Amino acid sequence: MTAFTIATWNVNSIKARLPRVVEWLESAKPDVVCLQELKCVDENFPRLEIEALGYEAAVHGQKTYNGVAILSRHGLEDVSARLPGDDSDAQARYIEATVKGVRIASIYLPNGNPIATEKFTYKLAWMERLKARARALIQQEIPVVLAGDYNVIPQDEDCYDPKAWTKDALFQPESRAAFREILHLGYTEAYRDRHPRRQEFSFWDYQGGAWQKDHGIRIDHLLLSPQAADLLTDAGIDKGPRGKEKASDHTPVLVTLDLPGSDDADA
DNA sequence: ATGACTCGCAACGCGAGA
Repeated sequence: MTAFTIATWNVNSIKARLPRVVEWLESAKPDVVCLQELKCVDENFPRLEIEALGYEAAVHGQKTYNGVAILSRHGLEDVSARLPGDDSDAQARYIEATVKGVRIASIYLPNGNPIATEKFTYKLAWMERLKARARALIQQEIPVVLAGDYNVIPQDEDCYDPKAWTKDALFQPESRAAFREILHLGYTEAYRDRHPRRQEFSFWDYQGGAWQKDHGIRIDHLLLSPQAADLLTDAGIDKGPRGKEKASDHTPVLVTLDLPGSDDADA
């Protein structure tokens, strides 16, 4: 059996964050990393710097906003960008690829604020499309990992102060119900499955000393199909990167799967 | 509280993020 780690990290600009990303890849050495909020077009993605660390990159970028990627130390097969269901949607928020037989998606789910606007409508519509895609993937009966910034606080305990978030799109009952609908298809949210009572966060606002006070929320998740959940041995949040200079406001969340097969990672 | 962040853009403030 082979330990296989998959991480998700909203980097808030790959250009601004490149030194942080490089040092983290060198130390954590994850097998696969799903990135969000690249904030650059494909041509400006720092492909050479990433490849120098032994990673292949599948990139779906956009100028200024959004942008997602999947990095892999073991190749990338059947890369597919864009979430099906709305050809008019030009926002770069979704990419899929297969690594070692695991179908992996990097997801940047819309924020949805303010809630009384079309932004929240777009968020919920996007979640409907994600649910449809999640259903199609689960019907394939293969290991699937849907990793990314969901912009959803699943439960009160995933927030330092629920009262402060009651008017926020990330905390709305509709957002949380849509997230649960995806889980109810048969997906396992890896961190909460492994740590039913632990309170840790994956995002801390830049403002108001939120990081220093641990005023965070948990919105970055990895959802596992039954065949992936069968392989799950660990899940965690690496708070290290959030404490560095020039940090992203998000920190990496990881899972470890025990893949069947050779111990030789590249065999 | 006279405070309170970070990014890209082509800008010399603004929109967006969460």
